[in-house]
Amino acid sequence: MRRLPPLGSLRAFEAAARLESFKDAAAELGVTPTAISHQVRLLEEELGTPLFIRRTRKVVPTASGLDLAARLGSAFEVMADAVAQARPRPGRRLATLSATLAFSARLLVPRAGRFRTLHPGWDLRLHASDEAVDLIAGEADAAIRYGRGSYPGLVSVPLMSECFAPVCSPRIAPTRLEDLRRANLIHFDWLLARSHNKTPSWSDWAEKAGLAGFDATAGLTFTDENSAIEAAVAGQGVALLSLPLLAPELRSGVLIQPFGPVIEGLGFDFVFPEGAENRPEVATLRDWVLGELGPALVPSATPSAGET
Amino acid sequence: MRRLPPLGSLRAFEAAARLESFKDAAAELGVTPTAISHQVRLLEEELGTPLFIRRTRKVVPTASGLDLAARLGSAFEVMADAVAQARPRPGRRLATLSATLAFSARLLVPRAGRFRTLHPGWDLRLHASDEAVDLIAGEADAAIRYGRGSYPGLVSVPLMSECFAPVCSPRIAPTRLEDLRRANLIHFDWLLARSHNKTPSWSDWAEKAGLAGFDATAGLTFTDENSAIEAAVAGQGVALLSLPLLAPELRSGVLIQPFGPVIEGLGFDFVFPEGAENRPEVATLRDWVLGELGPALVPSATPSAGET
DNA sequence: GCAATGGATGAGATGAATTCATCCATGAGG
DNA sequence: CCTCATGGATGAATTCATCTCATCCATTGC
Repeated sequence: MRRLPPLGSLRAFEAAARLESFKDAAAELGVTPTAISHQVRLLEEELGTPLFIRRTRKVVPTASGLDLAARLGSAFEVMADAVAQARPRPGRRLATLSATLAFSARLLVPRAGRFRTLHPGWDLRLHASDEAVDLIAGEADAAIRYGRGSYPGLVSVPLMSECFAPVCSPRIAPTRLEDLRRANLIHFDWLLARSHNKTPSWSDWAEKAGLAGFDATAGLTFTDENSAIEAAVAGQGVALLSLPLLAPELRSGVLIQPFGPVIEGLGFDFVFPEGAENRPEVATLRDWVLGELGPALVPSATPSAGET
Repeated sequence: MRRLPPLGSLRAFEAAARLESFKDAAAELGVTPTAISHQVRLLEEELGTPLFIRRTRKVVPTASGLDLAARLGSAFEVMADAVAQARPRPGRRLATLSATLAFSARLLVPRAGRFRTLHPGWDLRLHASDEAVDLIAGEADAAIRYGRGSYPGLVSVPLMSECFAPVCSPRIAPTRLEDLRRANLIHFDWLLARSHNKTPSWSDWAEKAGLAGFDATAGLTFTDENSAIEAAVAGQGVALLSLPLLAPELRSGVLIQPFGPVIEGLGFDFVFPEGAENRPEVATLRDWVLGELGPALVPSATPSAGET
């Protein structure tokens, strides 16, 4: 548990240190200078160290005080921003969409600009987390889920199907299947991140590819999909990754899919609570997401080089 | 001025959201669950938006609540760290040294490890700021100042003299003085950062080098010395920079000094308040700084390549 | 169906934070 | 050199925000 001095004394101190004046700090906080003086003394006693050198007509922070004030200042800054964000802005509506970290970073963030033009007057909050939020409880208005497409209590609209294939930087591209035996493999620990859904591993893939005696264990392992992607782009090895999520990289050529086979995964669905179909938040998000990522709008899986 | 809800309600809310339970939050903060309930309600009214969906036996944050709680959580984290830092640790002593951003980053931080071995039991605080602190008031125990070496009320011990010369990445090294006419110049806006001391500019240098009709205005300008150094390392051009501060880069060869002349600057001094010579903080810092950076311990200015 | 759990609510108690009245030190102005 | 104005310190009094208490309610597990 966190041990903190009275918060009021921290705020009083921060203002006093920033303004180098109890009087001004008092004005800023709307109290009398006496209050600041008491609060600062309280904090100094609590911490057991002086925070100010008292000089006539002004007050100078000590080394510790200077440091503390700077850090507290940024903490209050963060708080003020957070609170301002949480406070509903009149005339603006907010829609919250939840998705996994990778999906959000890869497919939603790059399209967020379109949301603004599509729905002026609306603000978009992307809640990127690999833990599923409780849509029925209202933790978000809608979400993008990976799975079989049936979620109790939720309506799901299919978006795209997931598929996995080997990808790597063109700089290190193996040209034949056999080359893979000597390649560095990049593993993404799917299981951890996406709960119970089955994970396509390199051994699954080797089996499908008919590669006998393939050592599918060596290499780098990541628990964060974005890191695995970055490693692949950096030429650290060959990764077995989601093709839909890599559309931009495959299109620009920083990653290529040297050969098959492709493993079919489950699907991505746009989901929202039953009975919420007419809520404006849901309609707005649905509009945007289906318009941007609906079926056939994301390049499907076709090998970009090589045989088989 | 920052407008914030009562801080207590923010803390209560953050704990409740993190633990998804008013009861647990109450236990963490050492109050009754009722208190949390009241504080959260207060905050919700103040913000004008619900932060929790109340369900039986637990309480689930809304989308806004989730977001707010995460931000508040990190703000409290920062505060707790700051306070823990400010609280004097028994048996440990703290010495605070102030220096400019660039001096600190270039010459002090890399040598901070030695401080620990030299003075076990002491903690070092480096206060890096381009604004001079008030040593007499006690804002720091000692400082490193750039100037003529005489500071009223302070004792100064000369450390090294400053000098400036053209430096650049070996990849783009001009070999003759004349090449400089076509080179990209990197300017560092000394005046802004180091108060009233005179600034060695490219035109000062051109004059000393006897380059007539030299256009000393083109190029990149930085107000932060470290950025200027980074730009030079990145091969963005030729910079007129401090040689003592670039000792590591010059030694490793990522930067070279293609030719002279060298402009002599003022000096760096280790300074502390008069009468403080026997304070243990001052003695400790003096010991370290003079041992590491005393005269002749930093490579002096010698061209590393090329002619005059 | 009943007890246990966890939260909501309103009134009242408590004590932390603010103010008031006063004092002190310094520096500016005459 | 004296006086005044400024800004902070201090302790007692007071206010008001926060907490607790007593009670109630809804849900869930047995």
